[in-house]
Amino acid sequence: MTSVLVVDDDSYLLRALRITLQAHGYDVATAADGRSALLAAQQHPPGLVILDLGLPDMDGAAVIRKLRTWSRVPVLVLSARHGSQDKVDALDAGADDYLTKPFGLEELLARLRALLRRSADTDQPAAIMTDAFTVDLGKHRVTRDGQDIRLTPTEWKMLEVLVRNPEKLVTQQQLLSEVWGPAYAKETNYLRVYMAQLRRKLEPEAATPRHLITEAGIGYRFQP
Amino acid sequence: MTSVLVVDDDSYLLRALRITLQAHGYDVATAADGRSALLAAQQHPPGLVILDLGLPDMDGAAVIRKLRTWSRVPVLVLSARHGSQDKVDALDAGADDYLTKPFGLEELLARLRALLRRSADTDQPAAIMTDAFTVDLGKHRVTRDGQDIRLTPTEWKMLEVLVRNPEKLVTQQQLLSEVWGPAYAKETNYLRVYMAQLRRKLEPEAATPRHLITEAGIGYRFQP
DNA sequence: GGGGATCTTGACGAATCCCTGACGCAGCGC
DNA sequence: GCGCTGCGTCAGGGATTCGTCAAGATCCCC
Repeated sequence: MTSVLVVDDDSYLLRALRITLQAHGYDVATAADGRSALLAAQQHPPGLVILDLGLPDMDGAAVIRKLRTWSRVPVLVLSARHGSQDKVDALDAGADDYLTKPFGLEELLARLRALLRRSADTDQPAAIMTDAFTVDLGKHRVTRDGQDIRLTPTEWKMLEVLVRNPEKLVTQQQLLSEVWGPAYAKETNYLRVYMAQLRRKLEPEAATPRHLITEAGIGYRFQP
Repeated sequence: MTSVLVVDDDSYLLRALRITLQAHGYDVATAADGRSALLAAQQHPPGLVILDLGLPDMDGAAVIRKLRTWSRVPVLVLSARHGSQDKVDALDAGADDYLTKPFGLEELLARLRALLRRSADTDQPAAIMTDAFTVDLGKHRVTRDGQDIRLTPTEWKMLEVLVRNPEKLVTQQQLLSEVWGPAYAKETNYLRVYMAQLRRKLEPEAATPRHLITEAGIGYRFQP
């Protein structure tokens, strides 16, 4: 879920944006002035910032410049001012888009999607690490001591399901139906065979697994 | 010098934009309809596209979608229409910004700078190098030991898809649908044939590839 | 229309992977 | 102690998949 930081001193607009954005599946944080906005962005780095220029404590462009000293998060500026110079200032300070009030919510959402699409190119999907091996879901790759580990398609699928649910218990039925299909829900044999292969390839001591843990009678669990 | 492709059927506006952009140090190419715009973008890939929606031959959103099938160049849309739906359509088709006429030149230039600044982050270096060969995506050229390597169109497309996703695993379906089209998702034969040709032309030892790596049962990976 | 490059298609060993059954072991209830 | 269940291990046969080659089919430029 993408997190959006909305910065505006108009509490009414703030609430309206929060509701709309949450309804569209975004995770929303808010701030009412420049100082708290910068603080919030630092403590919980958002995936995107919506920034009103008319803040009580700081100039909008100054907020952007401050933010840009350490973050490249996409910034969409809102403003009541139509003046061309305001737009130029904000954009050159580091903003990515500029929308003048009043604006349509549909347009705001579309511009948001465009910005996020762009930034998704650079954002690396985080790799999950343990002290023994690293799983990079984006690159579809597993490394151990810097060395690539060759996994067969089935091994990978199984590892993927487990890694996507870190620390959570994945039932045997869930694993079987996600890897082999719903029709194989009874073939718990498969799990034992492939789990053993995974452990041989990934665990330092396959006999005493520390990251690929079996919960007897129920399923398996991935421990980062 | 950044090159900008301006697409507009209004020859007056086209000339005005050309003069303004050139005065600001951009290298300008122009096109008057969708078909020639796509052709121009393919033959001389620009660093940015300014696209008027009101083209005589194609729907604007369609032009963007076509372009997006093989290019991620930033697209700034111009339009006389203020309707929110037009903006949403264009942005969701893959545009990065939308400006309604009449617009201030200063604002256009500022938005242009913002887009170029953003794309500078993602732009891959013009040439991707390995210790065996070099791929220049912009110039559409592959060299090895300083010598140009002749690739057939299909070979190039396949190499391009792989090189655009360095280190990432590209699935067979992804490769097939990007090179041959979605209807060919089953023809894994093609991949084997062309991958062999690529390796013969690019790998020092085609028998033990180090840069064009196959992941059995899943796909292929380019290793810089 | 001719000739060359390029793209499809089929076939073949070789390598790899998936499934299967058998066996031993540990934990548990009786 | 004994049977039962669930788990880990192993090895081999059958099925896929891969790399390779070569023969048409097709396209395109002259």
